[in-house]
Amino acid sequence: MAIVDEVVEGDRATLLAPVTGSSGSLHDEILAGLRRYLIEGNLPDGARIPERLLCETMGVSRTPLREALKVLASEGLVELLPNRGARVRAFTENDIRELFEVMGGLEALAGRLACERITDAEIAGVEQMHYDMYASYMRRDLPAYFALNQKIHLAILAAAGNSVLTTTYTNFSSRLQRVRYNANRENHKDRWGEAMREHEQILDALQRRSGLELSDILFRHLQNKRVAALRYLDDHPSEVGDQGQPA
Amino acid sequence: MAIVDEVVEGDRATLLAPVTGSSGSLHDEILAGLRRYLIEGNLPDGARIPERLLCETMGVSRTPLREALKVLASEGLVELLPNRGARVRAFTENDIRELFEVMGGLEALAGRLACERITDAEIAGVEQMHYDMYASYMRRDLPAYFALNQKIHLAILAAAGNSVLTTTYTNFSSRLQRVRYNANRENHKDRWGEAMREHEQILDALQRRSGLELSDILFRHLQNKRVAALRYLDDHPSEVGDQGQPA
DNA sequence: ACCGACCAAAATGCATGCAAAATAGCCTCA
DNA sequence: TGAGGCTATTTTGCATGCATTTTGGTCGGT
Repeated sequence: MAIVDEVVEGDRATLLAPVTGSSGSLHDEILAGLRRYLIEGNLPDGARIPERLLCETMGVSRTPLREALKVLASEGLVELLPNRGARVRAFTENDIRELFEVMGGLEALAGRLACERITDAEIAGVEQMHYDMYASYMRRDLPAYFALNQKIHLAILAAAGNSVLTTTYTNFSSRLQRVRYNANRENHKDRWGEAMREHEQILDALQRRSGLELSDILFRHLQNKRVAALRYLDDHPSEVGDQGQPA
Repeated sequence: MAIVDEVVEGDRATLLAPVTGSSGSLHDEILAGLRRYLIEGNLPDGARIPERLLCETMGVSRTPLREALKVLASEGLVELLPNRGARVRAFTENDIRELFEVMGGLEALAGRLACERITDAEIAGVEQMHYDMYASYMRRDLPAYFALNQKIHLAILAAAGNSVLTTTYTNFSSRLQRVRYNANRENHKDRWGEAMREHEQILDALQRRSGLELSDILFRHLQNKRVAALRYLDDHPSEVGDQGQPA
């Protein structure tokens, strides 16, 4: 029942480490630690987060912890019920749709800006990653494929040269990460060939620096990911948690 | 020197009201009040925000106030220097460019989604606002023009049917509001005819429900606004505050 | 046995207190 | 006169304490 006992997947689960106190303010360390802990999906949707327990686990007092919770609430990772404490935010299907749509809009923007600013060397880098990713695809090496996939998207994001965009994108990406961890693995296989073809188009538009095209492809790419993710959630309704009221 | 004395424009300035205590948590009221106060541009860029003073002004203790400041920092409205308190965040020209770019991306997304979901009745509403706005343009009634302009953009945003998008857009819009308050007024006159023509295209694409076109027009519309705003800031460098270190 | 009221235990919201860091003022000295 | 260092004051960061609200459990009534 305690937070540290909720660890489910042994492998990726990282304990909610006590704050080191080595550097920076307590508030920042708590914020970063809690955020990482939540993003990694160590707590099921809707789980209560009692202050007292967290205080003991992290070895700090309630004041900085409460500050961190307010920030996490404003980031959309937890929700605060008045006089009733913090809960892990549970995303509905509609929330997930909205998040994917916004992520798609941000990727589209990144693609558009990247086409205006990317250097030939950076394009060459993306090409290299793309071919490596294709090789992973042919090898059916899903983990390598995922890693390169993410690197490509991040490279486009970086080439856009907009730190506000990067921050915002990362923020939304975090919210989806808990869903993605579960949805990506199995599900993507159905869509793998399709996704690979979309990435061919992404590279092509980027090479021609066609911002409008790249923008549109990236947006549709994300929408397809959304459909895949939601289909997975429908088939495996338990995995994201949401152990709401048991019948 | 005190915050309540920094009120500059008499007209739009709203005093930082003491918290009523009528409803909701102190934290939320403080957060909303401070945010509004900052958005309205009542404090110059870079101004220090001493906790003690704010506490006395709003009649609360430091704990909920500090919570609100952390949230405002995560929203990008203030910046917190370790052990040195909170300052009103000063936006560089690069920050403003990035904000306009992201806003443009979000508007483009809103346009795209709106084209998929908007009803005929909603389109009719936008048409009406558009013609009213055109009338304001012909009358050279700038305030009415601005009000309708904003209503149109908000109507498209609402028609997109994505609350995450709405929240995010509103957040960025807040950050720019301080800049916009100053930049819009005079500067827009140069661009007025051009902006009006862009709005003709916006309405046209919306009527044809051409998501790609609307998306592109809205993005360029925002980029043109950015150029105009930055040009204004170059000509009137003092108005946004930034009374950093006096030479 | 089920439902609601009542009471104890715990949790939240906020205020206050204390130590550490930063700032400002002052004095000394070149 | 101006620069540098020392001290007093202020300010921040965090911990703790208290009042209020919620929660869990028990008891009495139907």
